[in-house]
Amino acid sequence: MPSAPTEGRASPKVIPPINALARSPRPARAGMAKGREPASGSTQRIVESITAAVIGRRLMPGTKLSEQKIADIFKVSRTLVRQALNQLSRDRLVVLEPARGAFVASPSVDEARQVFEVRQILEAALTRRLCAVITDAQVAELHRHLQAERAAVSSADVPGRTRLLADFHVVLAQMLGNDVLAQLLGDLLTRSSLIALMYQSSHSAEASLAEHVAMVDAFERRDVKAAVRLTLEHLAHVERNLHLRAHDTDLAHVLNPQPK
Amino acid sequence: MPSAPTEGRASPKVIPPINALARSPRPARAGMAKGREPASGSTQRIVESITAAVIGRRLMPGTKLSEQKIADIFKVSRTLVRQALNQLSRDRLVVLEPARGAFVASPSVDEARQVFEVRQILEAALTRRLCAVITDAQVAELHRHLQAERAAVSSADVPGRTRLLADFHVVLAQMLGNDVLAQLLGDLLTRSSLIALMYQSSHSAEASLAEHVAMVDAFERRDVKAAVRLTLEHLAHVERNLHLRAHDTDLAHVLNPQPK
DNA sequence: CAGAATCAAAGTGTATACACTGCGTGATTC
DNA sequence: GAATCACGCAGTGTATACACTTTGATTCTG
Repeated sequence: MPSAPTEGRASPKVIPPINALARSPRPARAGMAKGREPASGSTQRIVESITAAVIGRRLMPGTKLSEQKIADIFKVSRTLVRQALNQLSRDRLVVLEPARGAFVASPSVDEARQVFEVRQILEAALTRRLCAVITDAQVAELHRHLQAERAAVSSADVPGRTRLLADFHVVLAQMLGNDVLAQLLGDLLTRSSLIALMYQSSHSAEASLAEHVAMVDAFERRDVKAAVRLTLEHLAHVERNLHLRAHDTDLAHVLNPQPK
Repeated sequence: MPSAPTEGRASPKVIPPINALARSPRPARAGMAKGREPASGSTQRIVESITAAVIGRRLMPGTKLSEQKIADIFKVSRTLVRQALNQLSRDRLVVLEPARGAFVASPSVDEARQVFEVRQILEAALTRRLCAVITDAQVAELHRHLQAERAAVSSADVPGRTRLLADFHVVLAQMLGNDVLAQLLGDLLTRSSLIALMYQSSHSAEASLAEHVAMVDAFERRDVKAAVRLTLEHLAHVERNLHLRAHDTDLAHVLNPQPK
């Protein structure tokens, strides 16, 4: 198997020590892990490719994901593609319609609101707890992450900066040392990315970056109240800048363009 | 049948036969009415059976889940079994070791603590928010749920009462109208059940029920502070009554005391 | 006799084949 | 001529077949 373990993810520019997402494919047993992960590595590759394509706006919501086509593209059988689609459906990035096929998910307005509500809950608590235990070294790491974000925001690499801006939140979770929380938040952030592109978020990357900077500042001062407030404000800003209106899925509205 | 009567192999530990889950307590009933997901119903049936078997203590952590045996039991091919095992692995109820097979998960002490920490975060916020919007009808529904819990606690139906006691928390989430939160909490509760049985929870069902009653009381009085306090105390009690120490059946962690 | 290499059995990982369902197209009937 | 039914195509759902990895036992060697 010539499957490259380094994965052909295109990140030609800054490659910070930040991990991609809080998604370890395998906890890795003791010892024997030595750059070898042929098992389900192909499936994982497909999952990550489709995920990247979705949040990179190359696959729009509603797009049909034909098993055979994907299988041909990745040069594998439908078996692995089905595994990948099942996994993606579990992550709510894809919806599986019985006997009809897989489609890129189209999160409803309600779902969007719910995702952000849960993020508010989790991230407020995360900020509160992290502020009490964060070390100077971790603050320094956050500064490095902000530096990477600045570089990404300057560039025109939209998918890259989206991912990096989202990673900021996952990094916070990982600093708390709670992998369960980090995983949960990672999933929610992926869904948030899909929601953001679907509802044409107008929240600029610069604004997000500025708010991240303010948050790190609060962390550095160990100002719990300010950190929590900034966290909630940041999420509120992001959500408010979504155009949370009934989307094209409202058939009556689309087919009846004339106002009542 | 000529191949391996299962007893012939080395069985170092007490491993209950997989046949225990041959009969599922609930053979595919709900869900059909809505006509929502008749497809992959077989896979879902397997998932639910194994889930019920795990939290029902018929399948202990570390038990190997052989694909072919499960396939024979459910009279399906390995394909569907693999789908089910994949799904269960995403729910962290089973772990998939590459080229070795699937095993019932053995949550570590750290993972247990993390799960409970996230539950504290989510459920405290849930209680706080629900207290502000709960209706009298919903309070009445909670009372009905408590009644069902009382009946279950009285009976000797351990799996049933475990499920019902956990359902209490999911019902709260559903009352908030946030399906995303409800789903997340549901997953965490399933993991909590596995953790509870693995670490020999000594928290009696009666105590949980009593604490649920107190919580509903606070909800009825719309006493936010008391409700949140009771929620956190409830979770703390449950966690404190776990025997969170390295388990004997745990993997080489005992033999490899050095972390990392 | 102990230890290491080898081989066979069992089981997982992937691919392929087959069956069935939904959907579009075209022919038949009223 | 329009509606309905029949048929065929495309694609998913499931089963089976095959290859490779792991593992336990046997045998060969020091």
